[in-house]
Amino acid sequence: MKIGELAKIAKCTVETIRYYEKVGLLAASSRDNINNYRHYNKSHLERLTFVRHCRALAMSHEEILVLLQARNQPEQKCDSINQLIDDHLQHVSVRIKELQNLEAQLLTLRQQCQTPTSSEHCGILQDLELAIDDSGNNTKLSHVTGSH
Amino acid sequence: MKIGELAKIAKCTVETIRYYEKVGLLAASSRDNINNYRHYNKSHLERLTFVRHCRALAMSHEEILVLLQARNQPEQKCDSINQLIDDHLQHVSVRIKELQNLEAQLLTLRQQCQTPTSSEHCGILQDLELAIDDSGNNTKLSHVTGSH
DNA sequence: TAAACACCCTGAAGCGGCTTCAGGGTCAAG
DNA sequence: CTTGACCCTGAAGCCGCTTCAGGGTGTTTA
Repeated sequence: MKIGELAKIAKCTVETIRYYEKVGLLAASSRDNINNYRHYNKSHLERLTFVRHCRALAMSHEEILVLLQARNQPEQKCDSINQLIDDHLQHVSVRIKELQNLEAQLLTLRQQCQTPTSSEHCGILQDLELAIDDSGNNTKLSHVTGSH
Repeated sequence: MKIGELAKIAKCTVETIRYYEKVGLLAASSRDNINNYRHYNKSHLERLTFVRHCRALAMSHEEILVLLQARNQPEQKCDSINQLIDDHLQHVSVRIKELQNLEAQLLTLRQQCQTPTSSEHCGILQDLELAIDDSGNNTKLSHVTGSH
């Protein structure tokens, strides 16, 4: 099948597929001799599905490469896979907690201005001027990212 | 004060300050005639604190610019500020829900392999091969991002 | 048969919010 | 006069794509 068809089945864009090939998440496909179009088969689809599935779980390319490698070495033990998923779960739950903190702070902030007034006296702006004392808590958000 | 001192007080790096100046979150400071070093005063510090505070709340530069503008027009009504915070809160809570979904899926996945075996029979890898049927739910993560 | 349109190709640049690097200049202390 | 802490600039790198510029191919329709 051609790239457009693969993209449709895998529910991603043609560009994403070409990108995955470039960065090695997908093996380079065979090419049509005449027009140089890429041609894919079932195993490409399976691998792409695997990758997309991992991405839907917010795994990084690095993490996915580890899983792909494990997939290619069926005789090995799968402890490392479990470890990877556990670590990833850890990332996600840390991120959730951070965002919940953020949400609480934002709610507090929002309550500083219940009755809209002039910016000059807006409690929100006033609050943002002052540093909240989270001394040492150098609020860096961790690495499970999102896209728009 | 010089940039290093400002960075220390504002708890960010020197590079971040220079970057903020470049993208317009911070006004360009005055410079020392002799050595071209940047020189900051209290109002720079206040503005930087404001910006860092907004960033700690995961606001985008675009959002922060809106707030900075409001800060500079004290006579205007602050409805737009409230709206911005409300919208931002909305982003954050959407993101939290997405991540909680993710967490649930990862937990389910993790349970496919309670007793480590060979990769060949690892339930996790097997599950990742199959597309979870979230038909149409084209799991894109929304835009409140995090860093490492 | 030609034009229109859908699909394919490549390489480079853009996104956000920084961080890092390369390659320098400045300044105070010993 | 050298060491080391600080300052400067501009460009590139990070991630996971998306978008753009500029073109070729292949099928359908007027």
